[in-house]
Amino acid sequence: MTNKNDTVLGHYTDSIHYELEQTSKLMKMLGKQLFDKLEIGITMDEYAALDTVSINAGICQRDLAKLIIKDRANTGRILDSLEQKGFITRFIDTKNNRLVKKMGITEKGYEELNFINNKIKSYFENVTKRLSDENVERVRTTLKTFRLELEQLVETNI
Amino acid sequence: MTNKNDTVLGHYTDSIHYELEQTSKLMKMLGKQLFDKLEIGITMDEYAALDTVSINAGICQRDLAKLIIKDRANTGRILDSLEQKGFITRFIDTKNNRLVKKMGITEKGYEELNFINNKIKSYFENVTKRLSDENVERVRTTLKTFRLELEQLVETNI
DNA sequence: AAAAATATGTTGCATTTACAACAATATTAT
DNA sequence: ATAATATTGTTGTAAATGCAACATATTTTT
Repeated sequence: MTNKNDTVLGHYTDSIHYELEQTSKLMKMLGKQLFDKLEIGITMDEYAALDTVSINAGICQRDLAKLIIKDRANTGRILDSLEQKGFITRFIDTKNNRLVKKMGITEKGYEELNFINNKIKSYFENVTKRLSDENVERVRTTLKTFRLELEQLVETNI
Repeated sequence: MTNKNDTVLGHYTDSIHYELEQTSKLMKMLGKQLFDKLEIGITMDEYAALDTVSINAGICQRDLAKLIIKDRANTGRILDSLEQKGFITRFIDTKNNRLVKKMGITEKGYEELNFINNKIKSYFENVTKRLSDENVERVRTTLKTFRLELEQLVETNI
């Protein structure tokens, strides 16, 4: 059974959209399974936030939300959890004359981050071992261009 | 403030994992906003399932679930919705001597699919216009290799 | 100066998603 | 033959996510 659009338009499973969504979904699953198996005490989202804070000392919540592309509500919740575990500290400050909540990673947070990085390193290397470094890097940079284009088009509302 | 891992390990926002996740997230947002704006009566997930069924006539639910990487429960719910709208038909059949629910797209389903494809085509072309066709294709094929690798490592449980 | 708009963060709720348990049937093992 | 295991799909529930409304403070407009 066919119809004329089979030739005119590509199909979902052949699109870059499909590959992106499925690959990202699998990557997320793998991460979760890894964190469970290695009994890492924080979630992937918390890890991503912690790592991002570690290289953006003094960042405010909204700017962090933009970096990890989560809404302000959930970014706040992730930070609550990280703060409660003692991995970050938050403090009130100003940015452009406005009160904001800034944050920084704690010594304990660094230790946790290093601990996790050492644990997961070999596992994640295994994931890309069939791809050449050049391929990984090329995909990453092309995706980045793609992402920046998308950021222009999408109303993120963060 | 630095620590020794800054040089030893890459950071989340520099990783291919990050680019994948964020790009895919933005792509999903854009799709949703587009479907809302164009007043398309089904969700992106339903569209993806419908398109996939259209080129896999007689596929059973679990196999479809594997293609769209959703669990059986939610795949069933998506199909309930598509069936209720008259875009697919479902029928009991056997696969390896086991009773399965197979499905096919209806004439109405084809019309809807063509209608949607025509509506969204120009919008999605706009998304990748800054990237060369070769780049898009290269990323797609590399992602596919990557995805197939991930499928070996991840326990999908579908 | 008053009003409207903007920026930031939080709270509450509705929707989505993930996951485990179940039902029904078929295959394999004991 | 009986029991254990596997396949497929559905149901129910807990967790995650998204989104709108709110609170507070500041800037811009009228």
